[in-house]
Amino acid sequence: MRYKAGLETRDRILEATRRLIAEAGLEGTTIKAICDQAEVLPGSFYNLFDSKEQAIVTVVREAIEAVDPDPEHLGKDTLAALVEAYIVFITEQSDLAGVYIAIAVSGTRNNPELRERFLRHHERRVARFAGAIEREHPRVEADARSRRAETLVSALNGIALHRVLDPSFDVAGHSRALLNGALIPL
Amino acid sequence: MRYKAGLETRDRILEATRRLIAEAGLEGTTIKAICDQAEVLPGSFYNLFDSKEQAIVTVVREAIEAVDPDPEHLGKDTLAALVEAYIVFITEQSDLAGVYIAIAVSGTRNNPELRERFLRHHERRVARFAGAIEREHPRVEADARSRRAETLVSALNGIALHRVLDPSFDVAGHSRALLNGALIPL
DNA sequence: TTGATATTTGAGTGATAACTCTAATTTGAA
DNA sequence: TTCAAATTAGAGTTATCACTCAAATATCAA
Repeated sequence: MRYKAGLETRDRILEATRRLIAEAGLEGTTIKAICDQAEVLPGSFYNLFDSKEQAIVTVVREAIEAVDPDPEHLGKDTLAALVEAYIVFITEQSDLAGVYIAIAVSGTRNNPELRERFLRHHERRVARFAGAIEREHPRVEADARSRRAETLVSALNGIALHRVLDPSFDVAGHSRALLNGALIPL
Repeated sequence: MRYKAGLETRDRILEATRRLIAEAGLEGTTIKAICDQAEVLPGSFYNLFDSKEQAIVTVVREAIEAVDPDPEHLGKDTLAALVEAYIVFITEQSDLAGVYIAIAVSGTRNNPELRERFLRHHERRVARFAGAIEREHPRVEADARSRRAETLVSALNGIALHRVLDPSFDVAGHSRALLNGALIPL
């Protein structure tokens, strides 16, 4: 992969893989489907990737990184900014968001490496949320911060999950609602 | 399927299907895997089911029904009771819960019938939650009730989703936290 | 322009998917 | 006990899966 043509082919393959996982799930992501979508023959695919797995892992890594953007800002986020970043991710990078959810559910079951990667990511993510809570509410105990962060991150993922089923689902509204206490006892 | 033997075989097949979808996802749920698990040969499987699809849909229907138990109690639930019922479902019927989440994400993408079924179920479920809110807080507007119910149901699904990844996840605690306002601005 | 190497072509491999079929066996109502 | 029908056995079919390979072609540094 030292010529321009190879890089372009690689990009087309990854784009196709992204789209396919998001739209058809891991089940529907076959070599044939990827190659058709990318307008590439199997030989070219295997010239650039060792296996289907490798292409999938590459895309999954992208997705995981995209969920937590702006890493140099770590340690300075507000909770609201983290939720807004998540809303942007879900609504504006919907292919990667689809990959993220597909992997969270089905991808980690038969693939220990993917599972580990995802769980590590989740922990980092919860810690980042907990950090924001700490900065905004320093008097809350560390335990409570973590638990609250964990509840929030899981709940946000639930909202993303529902968008997979119903693309018209108001991700932004429901996400902000969570943050703004829409679930407080009335 | 008029002899006892046939009924027992059918049960074993459905149990195997349930376990497989929950543990290995739809991808891992092959005829061979089902037959091995159920100790049945393909000929027997196809004597009792028209297709693999049929066995899966049967199990999915079970799962969807199990999420909303006690239907004759509809119209009398409290929000807390609905959340507790959901906690019981996730923690005590974990195979069906696994089926539920697997289908919510991957099952509905290539199967319009399953998708419709799931979305109808989701609507009923949101309406049931909204009904409970109405009874407990009659002065909240209908719109707000629905939105709140929708946020809550999605958030609860997010918690269930995370349990698929991490079986030690405290589903009960986080679910109750949602209900009790753990996410209110501090 | 040359030529070593990257890339593409596309038929082909073995494994496994869902599913079928016929013959053998088991069941239980009469 | 009999026997028609239900069930099981298990090899076989067709399609598709991930992946390979040798030959043809395109690329770009020198």
